[in-house]
Amino acid sequence: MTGRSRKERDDDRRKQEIRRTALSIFASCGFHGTTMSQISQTSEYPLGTIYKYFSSKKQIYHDLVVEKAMELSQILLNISEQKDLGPTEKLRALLFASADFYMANNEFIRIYISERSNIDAVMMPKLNEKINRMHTRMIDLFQTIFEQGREKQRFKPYPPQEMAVMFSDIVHSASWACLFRNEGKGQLKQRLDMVFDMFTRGIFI
Amino acid sequence: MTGRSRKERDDDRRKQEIRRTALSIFASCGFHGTTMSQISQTSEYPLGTIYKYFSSKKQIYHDLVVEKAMELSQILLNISEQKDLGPTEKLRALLFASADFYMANNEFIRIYISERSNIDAVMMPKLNEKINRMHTRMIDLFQTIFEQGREKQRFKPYPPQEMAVMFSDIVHSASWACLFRNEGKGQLKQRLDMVFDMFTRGIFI
Amino acid sequence: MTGRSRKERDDDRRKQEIRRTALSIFASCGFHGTTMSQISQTSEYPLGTIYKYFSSKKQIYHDLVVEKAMELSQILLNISEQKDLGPTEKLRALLFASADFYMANNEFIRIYISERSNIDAVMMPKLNEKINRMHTRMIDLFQTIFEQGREKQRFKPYPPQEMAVMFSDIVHSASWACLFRNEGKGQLKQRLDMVFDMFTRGIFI
Amino acid sequence: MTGRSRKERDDDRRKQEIRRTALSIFASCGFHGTTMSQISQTSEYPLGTIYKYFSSKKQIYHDLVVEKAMELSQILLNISEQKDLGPTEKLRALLFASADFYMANNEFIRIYISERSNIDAVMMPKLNEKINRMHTRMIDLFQTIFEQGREKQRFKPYPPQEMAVMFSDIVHSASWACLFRNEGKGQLKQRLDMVFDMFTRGIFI
DNA sequence: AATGAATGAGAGTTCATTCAT
DNA sequence: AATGAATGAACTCTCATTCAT
Repeated sequence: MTGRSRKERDDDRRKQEIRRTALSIFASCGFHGTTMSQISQTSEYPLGTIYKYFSSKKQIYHDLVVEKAMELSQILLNISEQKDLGPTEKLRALLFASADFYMANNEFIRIYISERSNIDAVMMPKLNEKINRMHTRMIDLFQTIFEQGREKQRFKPYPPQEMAVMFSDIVHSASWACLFRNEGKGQLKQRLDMVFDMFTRGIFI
Repeated sequence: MTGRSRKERDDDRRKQEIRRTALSIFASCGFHGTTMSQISQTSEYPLGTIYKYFSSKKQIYHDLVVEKAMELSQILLNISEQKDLGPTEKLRALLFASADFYMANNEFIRIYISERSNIDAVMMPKLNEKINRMHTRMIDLFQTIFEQGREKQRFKPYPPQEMAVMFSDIVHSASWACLFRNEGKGQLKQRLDMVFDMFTRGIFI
Repeated sequence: MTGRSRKERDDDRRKQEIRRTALSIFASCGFHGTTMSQISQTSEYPLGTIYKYFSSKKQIYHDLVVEKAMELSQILLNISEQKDLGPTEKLRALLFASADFYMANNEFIRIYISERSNIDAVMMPKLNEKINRMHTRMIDLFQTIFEQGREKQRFKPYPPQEMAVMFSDIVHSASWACLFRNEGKGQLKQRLDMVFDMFTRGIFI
Repeated sequence: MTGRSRKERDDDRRKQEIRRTALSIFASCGFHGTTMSQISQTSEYPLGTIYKYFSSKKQIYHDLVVEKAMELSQILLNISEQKDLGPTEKLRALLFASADFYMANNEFIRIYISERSNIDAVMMPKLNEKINRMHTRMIDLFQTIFEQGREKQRFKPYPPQEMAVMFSDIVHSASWACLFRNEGKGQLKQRLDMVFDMFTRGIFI
């Protein structure tokens, strides 16, 4: 029992395919450097078909960014809700999961970073607001874990929010570094372990 | 005798003024949301004059980003060359100087972050390459300091480059956070002290 | 024996239904503001079916305008052929019948007026020609009556064609005025009586 | 002393030229059948120049219709304010002036009639409203004259507004008939005299 | 030399019509 | 035979750049 008709599945597959193509072009050319015609040609879907699934170029971009961001959010939320992990293990898991996600969606991270700079906020205010809200939620999630760690006397008494913000950017930083150097799986694990260690233990002797 | 004619000095002043105006518009509207006509009207320089100093819109953007990045580079380089500072003091000074610079050039940081995502690499390959090269140089500079710290047994034996990358992103992170919250001078200092502490001492008890 | 199969009757009914729906949409949105998809959805006939009956959007419009114009023509022709009416009675009957028709087909009159302006002559030359021909026939019909009236010494010796043209426009004028003011049946009769009086007796004392 | 710079005069001349070209194309192809590219090619002004003077295709159309309608309004208003004319003379003058105007602006009348059918009211609500308002004002103007005629016992006691509406449509009718038949000046005068006579004295003996 | 009006290529989007199912 | 998803030509409008003045 599929629960959905063939048509619905086809539509989803097509939408997904268009989004994927668009993501890849947006990531390398930017929003403005990408033309609908490019997306049409590369995806091999005619313009009219693309406009059947998305009401505008902005809409594709919006959809695509929000979809990926939601996916990542969900992954991180799941980890943070695991009862059997202590704060430290959770943080480590969050770092690894984020990096994995970015590696698997390497095109998305460029867009995400670009969006986080708020530079097109005027042009796509809704998307910008959404991205900022999601980022805030992610920070809140981290913050909760840092609060738990403090209560359990595992973390130093820095303000949990500051730790959360810093952690969030370190996650980005590490993932970006991995991406940029085109490193393999093994190196990734090693690097992330080290980064986590640096962050938690500091660099002073 | 200045070594430059009045004309040359005038030209430089004008170029500078145009760049400043452009920066401010680029920062709030993005590269594509900014029109040459806007720059002309806001700067009160006629279009023809702007095209006398810059060969294209991209050129202004390029110039402007490179100029600011150079300025920051120079500041950081100066600090790193101060003989009377130990590695820890240097790092602290670099963090404070960077944050100061970003606060003073708050419009630039959005563009810089956006550029660092490589998202317009196809559109402005030269700029992108330049930015990446400058970033690498900055990392190298940090790396040297971390190497000194390690030699002096001040820092743990993490690979200096990893520390440099992480430090660089923490600098951005902290500056961005300050900007985003619109904090005052006093709060800035406090936050940076704490961030530096977190980075150097880690969050584990 | 009907002379037509069930299929033929079905086809006619469907065509009629589509035309009716289309008329209503064309009248409120104009030819260009109306989409085939709108007609399909409102009429609840699939696009393919509509294209089975009509070769194009223009064709529907053409058909529809011609059909209504023919209907009106027929009504006016019937009146003009009634042997028991004198010229004056005929004119009065024509005025009332026209107004009734326009009231009953209020959507059509907008289109008819618009077509009479010849403004889409380039776009739909055949329709335009047809409408003009039908209008000419109507004028001829009126003209005959005015000729009869002149022969019987009822009307002043103005050129019958001029009277016909004027009468035709007065008919439109009166109908349009009724429509525009959204008047009821009673007011309609009253107004038409007065208009007829004005036309026949003039406004001078 | 011209009161205006050469630039201003040039701008006006150009705007006027574009309007003229547009009017001619709109009149033969209708609003939707006309493309900006056509206007550009026919007027020999590049697209960009046209968009310098008019913000959109709708705007050209709007401008053009309103300009001409205002012109006509003004002419009719001037006549109606002439102190030395009695009501009858005024009506006659109005008829002749309108016909003259329509003959001189034969392209405009098609558009005007088309607009009066309200068929694109949804698409250009502002224009439609404006046209209706101007028409109402014109009717009011006529009405005042009919009221004067009644007071002076020159006209029969029909409701002045009804006379005004009828007169207005007769003016159109006569002008249109002249245009349609491509008649010369002499024939025009003759026809208008007769039409005026028919309207004022009626056709009954 | 300085100006800013003029230019037109190229963008996003729509919808009449077709034709595979 | 009946359907309505798929198609892409053609539309309006923008703005970086040029070049006559």
